[in-house]
Amino acid sequence: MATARSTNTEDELTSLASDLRLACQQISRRVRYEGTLAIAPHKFSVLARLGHGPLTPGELAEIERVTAPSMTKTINHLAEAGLVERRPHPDDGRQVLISRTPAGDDLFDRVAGQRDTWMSGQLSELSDAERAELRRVLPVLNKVAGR
Amino acid sequence: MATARSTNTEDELTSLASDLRLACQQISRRVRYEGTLAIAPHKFSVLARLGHGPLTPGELAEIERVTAPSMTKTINHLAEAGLVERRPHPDDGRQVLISRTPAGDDLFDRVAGQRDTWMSGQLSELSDAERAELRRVLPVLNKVAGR
DNA sequence: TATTGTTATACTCTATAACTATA
DNA sequence: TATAGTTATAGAGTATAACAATA
Repeated sequence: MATARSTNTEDELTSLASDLRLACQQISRRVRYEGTLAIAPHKFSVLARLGHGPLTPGELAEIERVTAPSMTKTINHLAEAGLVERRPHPDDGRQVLISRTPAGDDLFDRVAGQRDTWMSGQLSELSDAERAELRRVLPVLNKVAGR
Repeated sequence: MATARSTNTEDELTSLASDLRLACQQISRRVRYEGTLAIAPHKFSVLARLGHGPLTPGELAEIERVTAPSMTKTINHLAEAGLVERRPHPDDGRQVLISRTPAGDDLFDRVAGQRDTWMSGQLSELSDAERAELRRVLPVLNKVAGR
C-alpha cells in the first residue's frame, strides 16, 4: 500500500508539474509577444535588474545567465542608446558600475506599463473570486519559482 | 464612491498583473534553463506541437509566431537530425505535412521528462495543501493564458 | 597569479525579399 | 492571380578564446 500511495503521489506530482509548466510558459510567451515592442526582451530585462541600484557587468551576466562578453555587448547597446551609463567602481578599479539613466528609467516605466496591459486585460475578464484565488496562490508560485 | 472603488479595483488589477507576470516568467525561465540540454528550445517546441499529429510548415510558423522561412530552417535541421519527416499533402500539392519520426517521439519524451524533473523537485518541497491549491488554480491560469 | 572586463571571431536563430510550384 | 513553401541574404544575440588592466 505504501508503494501504491507513493506511485500515486508521484504521478500527481508529474502531472501537476507538466500542467503548471505549460500554463506558466504560455503566459510568459504571451506577455513577451504582446508587450515588448520598443526594446528587445533581454535589454529590457537588464534595465529591470538595474531598478534597485547599480550592478557590475559580472553581476548582470550571472543574474541573466549569459556570458560576460554577451553582457558587455548588451551594455554597449544600452549605453549607446543612452539608457544606461558606466561609472568606475569606488573601491575596485577593475570593476565597473552600470546604472540606468533618467532616459532608461522612463523607457522602463513605459514598456513595463505596456507589458502589463495585456495581463491586466486577461485578468479583467475573470471573476472577483478567480482573481482572489490567484492572489492567494501567488506565494506558492513564488516558492515554486525559488524565491 | 463608484470612482474610488473603480480606482481601487484598477490598482489591484495592475498589481496582480505584475506579480503574476513575474512569477510565471521566473518559473518559465528556470524550467528553460534547468531542463533543456539535448535540443534547442525552439526545436523542442516544434516537436511538442507535432505530438497530436502532422502539421504544415505554415501552421507551425503561425503557432510558434515565427516567419515561414524561419520555420523552414528549423524543419530542415530537425529533418536532417532524423526527428521529423516531410510528406506530401494528400489534397493540395503546394502543402507539405510535417510529422515526428519514432526518433523524434523518443527524444521528445526524454527531454520532456528531464524538463519536468526540476519542476517536480520544486513541487515536492511544497505541502500537500499548497499543491492542492496549485491544482485548483490551474484552470484560472489557463484562462489567463487564453485557452 | 587571480580577477574583472573587453575585444575578436564564429555560430545560431530570425527576418525581409525574391523565387518555384501548385491552385 | 493567389497561395504554400523554399532559397538568398542580412541582422541580432550568444558563445569560446584571447587580451588588457587592476588586485
